[in-house]
Amino acid sequence: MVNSRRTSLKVVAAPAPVTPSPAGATERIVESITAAIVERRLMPGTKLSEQKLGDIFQVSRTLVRQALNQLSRDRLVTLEHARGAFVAMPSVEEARQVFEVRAMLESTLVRQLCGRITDRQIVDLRAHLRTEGAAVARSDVAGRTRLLADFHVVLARMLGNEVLVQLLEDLLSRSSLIALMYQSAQSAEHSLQEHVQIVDALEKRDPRLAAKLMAHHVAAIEQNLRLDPHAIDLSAALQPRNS
Amino acid sequence: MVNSRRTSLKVVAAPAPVTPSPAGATERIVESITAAIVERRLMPGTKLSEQKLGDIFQVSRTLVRQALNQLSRDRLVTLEHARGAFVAMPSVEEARQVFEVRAMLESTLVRQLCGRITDRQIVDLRAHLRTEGAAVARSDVAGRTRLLADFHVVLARMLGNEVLVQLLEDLLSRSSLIALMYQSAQSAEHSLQEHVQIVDALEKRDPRLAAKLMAHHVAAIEQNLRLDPHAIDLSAALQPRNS
DNA sequence: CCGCTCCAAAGTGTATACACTTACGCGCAC
DNA sequence: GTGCGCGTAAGTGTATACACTTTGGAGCGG
Repeated sequence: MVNSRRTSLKVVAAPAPVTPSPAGATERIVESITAAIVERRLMPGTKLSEQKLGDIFQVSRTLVRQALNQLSRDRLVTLEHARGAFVAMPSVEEARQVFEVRAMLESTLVRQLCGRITDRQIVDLRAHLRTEGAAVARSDVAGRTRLLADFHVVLARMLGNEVLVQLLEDLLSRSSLIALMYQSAQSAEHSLQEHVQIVDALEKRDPRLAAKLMAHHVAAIEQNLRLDPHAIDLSAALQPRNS
Repeated sequence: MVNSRRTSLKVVAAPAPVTPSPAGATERIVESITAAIVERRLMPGTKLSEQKLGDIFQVSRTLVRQALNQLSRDRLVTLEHARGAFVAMPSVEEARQVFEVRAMLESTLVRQLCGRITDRQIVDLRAHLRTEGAAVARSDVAGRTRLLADFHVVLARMLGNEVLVQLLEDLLSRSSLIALMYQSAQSAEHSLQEHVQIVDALEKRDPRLAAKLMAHHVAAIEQNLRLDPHAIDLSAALQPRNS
């Protein structure tokens, strides 16, 4: 940050655009796999072979391993010693906990946001809701999944807290994976309606109502999953390991 | 390793205790460095040379790099491209955000805990407070720092939510680093008193009071730091990069 | 026919080698 | 004497090599 270089002139640093590709090679792999999981192109339990990924991304196993390590910390993949990396299969208990934390964080988030939100931000939220509605209307599954999750990130970003944003992004990625595993009737329209109600509460600057609605919204998402004890093993058993 | 090729017995899986060392080699390095940072044996801005760490831990750069990558995701170290890894120097803004998230999470935490906490857990908390008090009394700086942070983790664990526990552990590590950078008069006794008050509120099962006390407690920790704009550059400038 | 044992292929875990970037010091011009 | 430029050393970024674990199947015995 503090560029206290003592070169009086002579701009040494080449104006590299933004370290084009060699620097972000690992990050590119992480984002590709993350997107693939969130967009349901990779099923839970799928084995992620280092060599195959290396061939796909045209890099060596070294970078693939770095990427898998990062994904492991995001809890999107599970590393089994000397056996390999697999797309994670969150347990029912983990799913419950993720949504509990989300409810804690996000209800407080909107409560605090009521005191700081600007009219301009309300307008932006309305615009976002319209985008969500469009994706839902045209049955764009991948798009609406992303946008419905984005809504929550947008709220966090409006608090101006990057730490919170990144925390929430992690939780939302995990939520996507959980939804993928235990999904039943994912009523996107219902989620959208609740988003509208939340924005309404924000516009009215009603902290209690906004927090309550958000808590219910997160709970509703969780309730829509098939987290019944017997359904678990079934779902898990039907996703052994296909590559 | 022992080549137990011709095992006449049926012992299929060797009952290795807990994968003694080869498996957790990277993790061991991560925890060592984390402990070193939290215990103030590594100052912010210190360069972490891969070769030096490799020599110290008797492993190759490969494992050191894995460890540094993990630490980077925990925001405890900063990776600068082609320049190396350094103990992170959280900005004032980041510090503010970390404490804001902590306040959000932890006040809700104790509020919810009031409804579920058992008498036995109250007893355990009292015991923890006594341990904290002992460390404070004998001026055990490293010990009291760890125990004062542990208190918050213990509360999270009582909710039975591992996801929350790990989230909070990350935030507390970052808080330790922040405290190390911007520390002024670290009044451990004051923190201890507030911990006692929080446990009192929990014992009374008063959600509002507990949440309020926790919010104030986290705010108090933040207030005790020197986060004044002018002090920053001074503090940062005085920690250039020493190895 | 079913089971166990053992071996080979595949894949991961770690170390090492090589390419490239950065940083520092020496020399040279002014 | 001061400041710029270049060469060399140090260190990171990536790829490759090697050792060990796991796993599937062939062969053998019951």
